[in-house]
Amino acid sequence: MGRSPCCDETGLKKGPWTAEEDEKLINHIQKHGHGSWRALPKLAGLNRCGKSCRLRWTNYLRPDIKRGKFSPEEEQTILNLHSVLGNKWSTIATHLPGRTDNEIKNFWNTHLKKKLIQMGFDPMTHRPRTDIFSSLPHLIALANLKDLIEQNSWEKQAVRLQTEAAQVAKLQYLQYLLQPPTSMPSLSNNLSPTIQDIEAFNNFSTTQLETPPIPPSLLANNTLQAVHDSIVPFSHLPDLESPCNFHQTSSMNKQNLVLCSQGENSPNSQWLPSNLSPSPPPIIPPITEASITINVGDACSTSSYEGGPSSIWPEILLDDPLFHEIA
DNA sequence: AACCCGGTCAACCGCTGTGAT
DNA sequence: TATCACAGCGGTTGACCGGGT
Repeated sequence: MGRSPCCDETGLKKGPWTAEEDEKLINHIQKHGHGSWRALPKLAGLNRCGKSCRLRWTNYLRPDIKRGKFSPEEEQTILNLHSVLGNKWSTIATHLPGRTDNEIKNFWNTHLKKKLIQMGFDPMTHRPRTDIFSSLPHLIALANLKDLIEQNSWEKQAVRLQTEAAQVAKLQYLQYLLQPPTSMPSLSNNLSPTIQDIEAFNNFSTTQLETPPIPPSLLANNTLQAVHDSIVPFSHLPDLESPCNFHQTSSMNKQNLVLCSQGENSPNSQWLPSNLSPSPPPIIPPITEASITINVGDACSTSSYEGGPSSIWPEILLDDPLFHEIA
């Protein structure tokens, strides 16, 4: 049996506080401290419950409260802390002097959460949403791609697919930015995209086919492990010394896509949903062992290319822990 | 001018954790 | 150990406001 709420008592005022009530509360706390919140209203001459008084004081009247817009630094702090702590608003508030948990919670719900969702991130996990392809209208069109491929020319489809690939690459770029280090990260390691990242994302035109540059850290280690769960923009493949390795991209992790290439190092490579391909798509030139790749976490790739020996898959990929996790 | 709609945020509600008895 | 009182937390609500039609 729970206790009855303190505000159940009849006659106690609810709703917005008046200036007069604020003044009474401030005066009382400045003179006597808040003491027992339950006892405070009577002592202060307020017709409110203690809980309402405490909330009014801690969320609004406290002298050390900072009001006004959140700075980019505060915004970044909230993003970082939320990626680690989740909805622990009071804990997050302890890292933002002058900000209340209520204020941070409101800011999250009205700004940051929406921003992440619009970018295709799960606001709870801070990772790309696994249902991204059903949630983004422009990618819903992929569901009808098979019919379109049968009806239209390859050239038209190539344009469409490359556009989709550009969209995907954008998402992947941010996915890369989200990747935490394998060791337990410190908060300064940017568990979430930075404000600059978000701005860069927004500035990256959805129509251009060129993908963002590969981060130098990845270029320095062009192995599968190095690009694991990262972005390997297709347009950069020809520029790499060992492009084969980068064909083994795992960047479409868990999104049920198979990366197909028209030929080794081909800059005209395309993205295709694996569910369109019970066998290699007929409209695509024969896929060589060197150019085919299965994305880490792709749950259905094995059957997508039935008849294809699993040995064509890069050994390193099969050894990937994440692959085994899905398999 | 009137209405609608979405965003914002202060305030409330219900639950949990904790300390006292 | 069980119970109670209280503070605090997080989710939700609803009043208010500004922009659009």
